Amino acid sequence: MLDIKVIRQNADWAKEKLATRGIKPEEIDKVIEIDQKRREALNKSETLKAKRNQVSKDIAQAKRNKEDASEAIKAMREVGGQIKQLDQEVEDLTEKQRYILLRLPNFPADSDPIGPDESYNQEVRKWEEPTKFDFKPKAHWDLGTDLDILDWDRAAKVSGARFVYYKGAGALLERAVFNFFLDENTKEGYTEIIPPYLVNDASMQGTGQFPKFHEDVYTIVDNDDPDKPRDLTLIPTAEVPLVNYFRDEIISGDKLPINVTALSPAFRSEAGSAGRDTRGLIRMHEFRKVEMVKVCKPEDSWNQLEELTHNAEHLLQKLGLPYHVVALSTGDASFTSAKTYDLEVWMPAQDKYREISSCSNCTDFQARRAQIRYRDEDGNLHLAHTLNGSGLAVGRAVAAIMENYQNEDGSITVPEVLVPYMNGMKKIVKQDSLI
RNA sequence: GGAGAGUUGGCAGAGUGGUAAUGCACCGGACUCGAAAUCCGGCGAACCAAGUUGUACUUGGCGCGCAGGUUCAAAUCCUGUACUCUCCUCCA
Repeated sequence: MLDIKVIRQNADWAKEKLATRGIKPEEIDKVIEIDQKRREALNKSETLKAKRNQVSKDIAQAKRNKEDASEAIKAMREVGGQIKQLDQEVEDLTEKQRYILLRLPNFPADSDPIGPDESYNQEVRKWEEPTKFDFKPKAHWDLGTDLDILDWDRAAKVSGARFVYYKGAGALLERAVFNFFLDENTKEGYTEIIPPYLVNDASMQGTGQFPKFHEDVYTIVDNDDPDKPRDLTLIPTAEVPLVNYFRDEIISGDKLPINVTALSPAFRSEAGSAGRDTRGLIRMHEFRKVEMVKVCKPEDSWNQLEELTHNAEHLLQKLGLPYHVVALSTGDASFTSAKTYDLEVWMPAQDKYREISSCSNCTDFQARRAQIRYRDEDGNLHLAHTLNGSGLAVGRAVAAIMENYQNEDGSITVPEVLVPYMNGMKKIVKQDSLI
C-alpha cells in the first residue's frame, strides 16, 4: 500500500510514476480529493469530541457535587448525534480511500525499464551460453514419460490437468533439488522455516495478494455452506507466510537484515492462462518452491536486492544451468514490487529462457500493509523494507535439469552437486513400471 | 465439536459507568570523587489531525484483544468475533 501522505505531497510525481504502471492520473486526483474531504470531516469530528470530553468532565464534577447537569446532558445528546454522523462520514471516506489505495501498485524504481509489458524488459547479464546438443533434445515431459519418472496421465485421472506424479528417481530428483536449495540458502545465512500452508485473509492482504488477486488462488470453503469461504487460503507462495511472520511486529533494529528461507508447495488456480504451457512442469496448479525473504532497513534494501539475486543465481551456477538475468519493465513487474529481477533458465526443447526465479524489492509497500516496523538506535520506529525471491522454483529446476542434462539415449545425467543428494545416483535411466 | 477461564503499557498487575491505581523496568535530576542505595520528577507504545515550524515540540483525537451496540459519558453494561490456556471428545 502506498503512503497517502507521499501521494498528497508529491501528487505530480506520483501520477508520473504510476502512469508507467498503467494507472490513470485521474485515480490519483480522486484519492487526493477523498483524502481532503476525509481530513475535513475528521477535524470537525475531533473538535466536537474535544468539546464532549470537556463537558463530560464537567458533568461528572457536577454530579459529584450533587448539582443538576440535565442542561449539559441535553446539549451533549445533540453533539453526540453530530459526532456519530461525522464519524460515519469519515469512515465512508476512509473506506473509499482504502479501496483505491489497496489497488494501487508500488512505485517503480527510477532504474526500472519503462514500458507496458515484458517486451520492454532488459537483459542485465547472462551466464554461460545455451546448452548445445548434437542431437535433437527432447522436451522434459517426454523425457519424464519415457523414463517413467513423471506420470501425467494418472495425475490427470486423480486430480486433473496441471498436476503430476513424480515417481522413483523422479521423486528422488525433486527431493534432491529442494534439499540442495535449502542447504545452500542456509549456508548463505538464511534461517530455514517450515511455515503454515494455509493462511488467513489478513495475511493475504499483508503481502498484497488480496484484495486484487482473489481469482488466482484457492480459498477453502465450508462444506456445509459452499458459498461461504472460510478465512483460509492455500498459499500461492511461501512469501505469504514468511513475510507475514513479521506482521504487526516491531523488530529490534540490530536484528536487521533478517533472512529466511522455506520450502513449500505453491497453489495457483492459473486463471487466465488456459492454453499456455499446457504440457510439462512449467505451469502447475501445485508445485514446490523454495522461497527466500529478507526484511531490512530502507537504506539497505537496494544492496539486499542485489544480494538476494546473487543468492538465487548461485544455485543455478552450481547446478550448471545456463541463465540470464532480466530487469522487469514497469508494466511487467509484480504489484508489490519496486524493482524485480527475473532469472530465466535455458530450456533447450523450447529453445528459450523461462522464468525460474523472481527477485523483488517491495520497499515499504508490504511493510505498510502488514505493519512491519523496526526500532532504530534512537528508539524511533520506521517501516522496514521487505524483499522476496525464489531460490528456486523446484519443478522448473527439475525440468531444466532434465532438458539440459539429457543424453542421446534418453537418460539424464545427474548434476554433480546433486549426486550426494541422490544417494550416489549419477544417471537416471528408465524405471520399472509400478503396475 | 462441547464446557470453562482469560486477553489492560516493555513486564507484572488493580480497576463493575465519571475518563486507566500501584510495583518493576526505563529516562532526567539531586546526593556522591564515582557508583550503588536513597530521594525528587517524568513516563503506555503506536496511530491520526491541526498548528508552530522545520523534523522536534504543542494541542486535540484515539487508545484496556478486535468489531459493533446502549449512554451525556464504557476498560467497566450488552451482542458478535479472534486468539491463548485448562478439561472432555476426536485424531496423524
